[in-house]
Amino acid sequence: MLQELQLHYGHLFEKELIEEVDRVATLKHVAAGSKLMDIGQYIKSMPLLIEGAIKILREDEDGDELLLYFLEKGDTCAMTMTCCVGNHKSEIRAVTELDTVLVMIPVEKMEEWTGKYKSWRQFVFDSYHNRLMELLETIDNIAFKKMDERLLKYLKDKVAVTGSSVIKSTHQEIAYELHTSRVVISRLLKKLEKNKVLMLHRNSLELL
DNA sequence: TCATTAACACGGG
DNA sequence: CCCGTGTTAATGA
Repeated sequence: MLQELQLHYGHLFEKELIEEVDRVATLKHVAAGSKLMDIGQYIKSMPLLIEGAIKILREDEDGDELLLYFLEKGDTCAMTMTCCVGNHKSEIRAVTELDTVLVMIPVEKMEEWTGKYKSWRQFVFDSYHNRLMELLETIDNIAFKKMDERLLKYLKDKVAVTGSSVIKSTHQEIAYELHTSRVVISRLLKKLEKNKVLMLHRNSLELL
C-alpha cells in the first residue's frame, strides 16, 4: 500500500503523513457499479482514491437521479469529510464507475491530522475547493446550457474518466443520469452521429 | 420552440 | 422473444 500512496499522494503529503496513513488505513478494492454510499447513510471512514473512478449522484423526491460529478484518482469525497466530522447523514449517492481501489481512513485520524500535518490541512481545503468548482460547473450546465451541450460534456467527462473513447451505456442510462427522457438522448445522439462527432452501436457508442 | 409521454416498428442477440 | 433503438404524434410548458 505504501507504494501506491507514494505514487498518487507522495507529491501532496509529507513522508511522516504517508507513513501514518499506511499504518492506520485499510486498502479496499471495489468492483465497478457498486454503491459505496447512499443518501441518508452515515459514514465512518473517509476514502482516498488510488485507482478507478466514482460518480456522485443526487436524487429528487421522485427517486430520479442526476449526475453531479466524477471523482478520479488523487481525489477524495468532500461530502464525506463533512459528514464524518459533523456526524451528518450523506446527502449524496456514490457509485463506482470503474473497478476502484480506495484507502479508507478512520474518522478520528482526520481531525488529529488537521492539527498535526500542514499538507493534510492543505489537502482538505483543496478538496473542498475542487468539489465546489466542479459543482458550480454542473450548476452552470443545468441552468444555462441546453441538453445537447450537457450531453456532449457528459460524454467527454465519461471518456476522460474511463480512459476509453468507447462508452458502454444505453440511451436510457444516459437519460437517467442527465435527468431527461430517452427520446431526447436518442435524437441528440443521432444528430451527433450525423455531425461525425461519434459512432452509434447497440449498447455502446464511440467518440471520434 | 422544445421536452415529455405513449406508441409502434425494426432488428440483433 | 426481449430489449435497445429510431421515429412520430399528441400534449404541454
